[in-house]
Amino acid sequence: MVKQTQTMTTSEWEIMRVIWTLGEATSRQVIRVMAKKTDWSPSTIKTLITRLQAKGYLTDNGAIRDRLYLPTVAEHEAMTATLSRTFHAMCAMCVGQALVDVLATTPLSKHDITHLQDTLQTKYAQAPDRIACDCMPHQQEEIAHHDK
Amino acid sequence: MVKQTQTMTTSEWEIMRVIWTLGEATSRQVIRVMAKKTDWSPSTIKTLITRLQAKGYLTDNGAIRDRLYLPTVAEHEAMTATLSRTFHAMCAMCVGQALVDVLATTPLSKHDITHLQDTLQTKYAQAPDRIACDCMPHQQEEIAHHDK
DNA sequence: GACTTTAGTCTACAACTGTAGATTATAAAA
DNA sequence: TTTTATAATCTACAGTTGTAGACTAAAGTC
Repeated sequence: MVKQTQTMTTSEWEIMRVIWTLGEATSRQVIRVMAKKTDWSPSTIKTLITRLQAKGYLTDNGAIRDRLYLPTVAEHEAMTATLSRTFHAMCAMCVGQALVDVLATTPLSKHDITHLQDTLQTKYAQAPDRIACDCMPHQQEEIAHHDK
Repeated sequence: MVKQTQTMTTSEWEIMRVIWTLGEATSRQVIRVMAKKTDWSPSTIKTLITRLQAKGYLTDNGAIRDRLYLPTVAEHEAMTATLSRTFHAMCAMCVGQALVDVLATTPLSKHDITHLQDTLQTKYAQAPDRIACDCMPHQQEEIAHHDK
């Protein structure tokens, strides 16, 4: 089983969120924080930290004990990477509509909304009238999809 | 290892895209289509179909042979469900900015953009000035995140 | 009816994930 | 210095996923 690009699992992602927020953290700190949200054992958290290091998402300050773990990727980078992958895996033709639905229930600040509006407005001029379905190799099959 | 909600894996998702597009399909059809995009063996595709059935994402018309497989969930439902899960796993405070970045490179039609704009405009009135970071249990920790 | 094709089912297996106990080593306390 | 607490490492194990060969059973062909 040849695994392509390493990705963070959902559990690993939760650990990263804590470390991203703190900037750097010891395993003890992560364990302390996670204890409030989950019932994971300290061992589980240490395992996840080790795996995150193996995957290259964390480094450490080299201390033998009370070691500090640091992210090698910014949270923001990781988020856009994940979202891009997610969108790319989906039917290009349907992404827009799905986004409409999801945005409706996603909490966004006025600031976020303004930025999104700016982005959309900028895109509008160059935007095509329709995006082709890319679910199947052939172009004409996209029509079938459309007719669904 | 107690698995929560069943989810589609990326490989399974690719199979579903074909079947969603065709509306219903025999394994042979799926194999034929996938042969153009991947080098998966017919066996692999049959395994994936079986797993999708086990997970409840596909049913079939009961035929002994040349059986037709049908989605039990609309593509659109599956997409919004996946996107919701993805967003919920991420820092609520950062989602807006990440979306700005990703939308910039996501192909959208004029129609999509208009709809998104409508949605955003509707949200604006009730939108808060800021979304709190939900990476850690305590409220004050969100400040640390903000200061990053 | 024997033969060929191929759809569907079974079995397989390694890597990845979720989850965590056992062991080792280091620093702090007594 | 012996003891104690606990980081860090090792080992473990079942369920999931990627990937596919082997086997069984229909359906069509000669």
